[in-house]
Amino acid sequence: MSSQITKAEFQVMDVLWAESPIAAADVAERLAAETGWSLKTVKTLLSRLVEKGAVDHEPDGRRYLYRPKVSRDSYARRAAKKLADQLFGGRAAPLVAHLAEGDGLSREDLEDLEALLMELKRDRS
Amino acid sequence: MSSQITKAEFQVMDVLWAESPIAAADVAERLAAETGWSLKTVKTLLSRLVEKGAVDHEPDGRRYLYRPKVSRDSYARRAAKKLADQLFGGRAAPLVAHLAEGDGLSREDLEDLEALLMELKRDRS
DNA sequence: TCGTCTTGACTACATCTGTAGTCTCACATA
DNA sequence: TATGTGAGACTACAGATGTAGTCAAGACGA
Repeated sequence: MSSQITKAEFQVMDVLWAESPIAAADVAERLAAETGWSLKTVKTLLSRLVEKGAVDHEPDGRRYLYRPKVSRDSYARRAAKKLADQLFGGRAAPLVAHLAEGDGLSREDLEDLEALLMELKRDRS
Repeated sequence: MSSQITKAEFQVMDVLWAESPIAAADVAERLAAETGWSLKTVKTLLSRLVEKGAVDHEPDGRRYLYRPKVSRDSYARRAAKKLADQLFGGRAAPLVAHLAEGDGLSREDLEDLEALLMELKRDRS
């Protein structure tokens, strides 16, 4: 159901996706260098994520351990689809084309894409 | 230098990208069916877009005509790059892979992508 | 046992967004 | 000439978001 995950919340999710279950204090520690957020801020964001149903928390003594309920993959898939829908009428090719024009694609990317395409064609045929 | 364009503002931009220069009343008319927004709402959104530097306005009698300053293409490119950076470490292949998994790619998409890849490889070599 | 530390719960507050409303003024018109 | 109309300017206001602060209670060392 999920109201949108915001930018700040996403950074918290990224920590949870890397390591979980994890306590609020540890999340804050992981984010401190990058964001400068206080523990309070991180706790607020975690609470909001729990409210939104994106994160679960289980008691561990007198604190909570947090764990993502949404996988990074499924979040990524939804986000990619949304972008493609909004900007390119749902078509992936123009999206890739745009990445390419902006020098967003390395030679390695191209090779990966080629391999991926062959695989997809095999699967669909 | 562009604070972000929001969802509502994006819908206004989409009208400007389709037709410009255009007066506020005409933008509102194009959006009315889809959104139900009042003229007031559309004018507010246009003003905010002007403030944000995403749209220019030139006087036309005692009204303004609005025109996008950012092209749809460059906006799309930035958005695609941002998504790729944020979710896939800047790599395009996983992004496409995710679209594919979610049934976001039709056979036609695959063919387009293949053609695009060949073109890109030629250009880079 | 007593302060201290840490934790979650609740509260705060400025800004941004979505969605309008009011004010003022030039112009057309009676 | 008085007035209604439509345009932009300015204002409003609730909900979301970013970023904390305060409070009460359990754990724990002195």
